[in-house]
Amino acid sequence: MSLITKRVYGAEDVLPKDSYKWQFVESLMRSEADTFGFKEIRTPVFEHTELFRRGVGDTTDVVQKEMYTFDTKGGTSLTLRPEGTAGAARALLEHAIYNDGLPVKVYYLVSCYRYEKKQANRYREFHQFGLETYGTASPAADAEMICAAQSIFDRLQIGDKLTLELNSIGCPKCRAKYYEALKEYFSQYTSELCETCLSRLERNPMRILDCKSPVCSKIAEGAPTVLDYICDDCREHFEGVKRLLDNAGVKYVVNPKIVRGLDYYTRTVFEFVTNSLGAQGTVCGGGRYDGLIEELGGQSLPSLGFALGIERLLALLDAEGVEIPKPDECGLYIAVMGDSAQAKAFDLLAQVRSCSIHAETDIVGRSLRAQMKYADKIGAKFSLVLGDNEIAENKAELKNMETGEKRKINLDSRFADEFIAVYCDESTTISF
RNA sequence: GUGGGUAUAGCUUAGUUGGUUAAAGCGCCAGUUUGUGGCACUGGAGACCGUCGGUUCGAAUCCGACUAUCCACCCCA
Repeated sequence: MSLITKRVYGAEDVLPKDSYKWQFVESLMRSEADTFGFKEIRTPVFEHTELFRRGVGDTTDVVQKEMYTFDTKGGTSLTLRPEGTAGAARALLEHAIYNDGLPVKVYYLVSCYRYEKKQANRYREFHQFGLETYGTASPAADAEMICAAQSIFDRLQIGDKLTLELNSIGCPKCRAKYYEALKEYFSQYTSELCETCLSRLERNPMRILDCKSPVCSKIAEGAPTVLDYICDDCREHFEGVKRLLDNAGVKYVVNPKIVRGLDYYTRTVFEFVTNSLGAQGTVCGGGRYDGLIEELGGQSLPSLGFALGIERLLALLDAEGVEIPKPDECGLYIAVMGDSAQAKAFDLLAQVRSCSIHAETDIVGRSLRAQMKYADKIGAKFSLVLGDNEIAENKAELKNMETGEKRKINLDSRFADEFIAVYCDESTTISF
């Protein structure tokens, strides 16, 4: 296949037959964010490269090898956003949104870009929905964040198909102590650990906990747990989050091995995971990042958020057999014979469409029979044949395509009213 | 970046030990006499058999390389 008819590696098209699924989950997530008091923020796809280096973290894989970075003609280094938080945080600082009153609660729905090998449910261009809360250190904010995510999954009927895994990785102070303990522990096994884990030993020993190699994970089983090392403040915070989730009836499992790959996380981290999506089981991930705003040059502003992968969410809905309601099919198809009929059809359609009903006529120039076949194919609920006779009489036969029943209908200004009366009476619409 | 699988029409596939114009189903388009869809029937469009090279009288079929794609490692949503 030639280059110009081939999409770029790792990018996906959303085809007309599927776009309603995206629209459905997008609008559901927006409305859920609204009910929790989050307002949308839209930021550019690209940012100064330095923002991500500082925000996401220089040592992360995302920054080190997955960014789409390029120079402008003026020589500025820009990067396509690999995630949504950094841009939102930048806008918060640039516009001093925190002066509008705390907390600041925003949501975003964006495309993100990471230069990775493509895999099932992992793409180079992917879409994230995320929530962010800035300016509160209270466990209540953590609980609200998690409840919002849970609520979205519940509304999509997959709330019980995902496992919420929860952990606290502490603040920088207690984490330093934990790192020391981990290094000490894993140093005993340097001859057995895999190559990548050996390199992780110095840089980020927590990652070893996450290694899928049987040898490493066996060794990791005996490793010290974060929760034994976090300080009293962090422990109290974590207990507070759990208490609130218990009260709210949100189920979770504490998994001390959850390690998030972005440097900005502190204290609470969580993931909603499934095992029905192959290797990429994390549908939603997030946590607290109390140091992020300060890292970007602002005042200290404790914050938190999560991001939800839309491709993965849709894949999960599909895997779990959740049916997304299809958009309304054609309500009325007008078959036409001749030029004056076509002109008349345009008038009638305008009346019906002004009532937000999907209505169509022939724009191909097909025979009557072919027009009827087409009406059937697109699932038209009613059809109408318009020819010289109908125009002369100013009346036509409205046909119910399901039952085949016909009834006379006026073609004057009463048309839309009469049609809608019949339409509402005879057609059934399914609601989710 | 490292492995493994796969590559025939828009989709799903058939193609016998290498042998003439590469099949089928679905889908698409048109038609089955004069103004009415679903069913059925008829016809049509649509494939340089992923690409390049090699073996051979002859390659969709055998060999090699490349490319694409899928899955996994890694990473993460």
